[in-house]
Amino acid sequence: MPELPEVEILVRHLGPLLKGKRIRDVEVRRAKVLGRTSERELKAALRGAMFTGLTRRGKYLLFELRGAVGRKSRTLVGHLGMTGRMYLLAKNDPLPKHTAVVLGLGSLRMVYEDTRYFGRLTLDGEEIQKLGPEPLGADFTGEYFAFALKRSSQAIKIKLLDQTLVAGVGNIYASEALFLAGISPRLAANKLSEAQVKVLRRTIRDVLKKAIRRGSTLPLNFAGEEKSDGLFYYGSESGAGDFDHERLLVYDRKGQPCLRCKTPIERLTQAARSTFYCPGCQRIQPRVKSVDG
DNA sequence: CACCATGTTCCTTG
DNA sequence: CCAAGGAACATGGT
Repeated sequence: MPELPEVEILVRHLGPLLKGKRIRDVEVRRAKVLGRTSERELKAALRGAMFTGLTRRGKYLLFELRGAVGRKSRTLVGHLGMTGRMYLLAKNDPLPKHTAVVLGLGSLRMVYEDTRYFGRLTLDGEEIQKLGPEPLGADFTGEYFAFALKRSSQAIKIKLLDQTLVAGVGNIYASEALFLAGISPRLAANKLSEAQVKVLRRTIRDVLKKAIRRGSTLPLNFAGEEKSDGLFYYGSESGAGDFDHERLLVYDRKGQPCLRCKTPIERLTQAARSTFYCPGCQRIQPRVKSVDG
């Protein structure tokens, strides 16, 4: 369930539900997800603590806790990896197969499940320090973006996945933003024109905002029984018609006609990840004026 | 069996 | 030191 918009929606949903709840038990079923934090350390920090807030930084969840005894506050850091999910279940509901951690909250339990166990639930905030600016925040300025891109000859698609450059863009929205900007994913970061940098900054923000808006209106399932909750960039009760602006425009659409120019969407591999793009709309070299004959 | 998957880190090679 | 490429992590879907 990753990428910034999904995490943001989860924060908005889960935050109010957790606020004021006290952690009574901590069960660790897969210690790997604790990262550098030991199971003992986690339990000592969480038992008796109360949730006071939930925020997001990039793709990370920041659970704010106040210790049982006094004012000592702590931050529990979560990351969903590729397949992580977090939600509340009733105390006696069965736990899913790949449950990594369970926090007992009295009549409820907060479940962190993660099929592939790539995610994290930890007290170690080291990774947060390395993150670049929030793409929807005030620090992600055109000047910053231009400066950061100027220093690298890496393909722009790969740079967009660099969380130290900007925090929260993932493989899906990187492809989408580049398509909307009409920029080739292979273009070297330092070869983008000033105009392209501006457009790309805007399409990154637009695509993330739109996904958050969409996630806010979808009937997402946070309870866990079904599996229709995580990937809210898919599926839709779109309704209206001809052009579905809510859907993904290029991601996972290899071979299908570009919604703008009908050229078949292509897939390429960059940094061992799939990139989807339209070879008609996203060229490195500007289109040559066609001379008939 | 093959290949693919929303993420990130680590290792090797140049 | 840097960049690029690949493997690794672990499980499931097609």
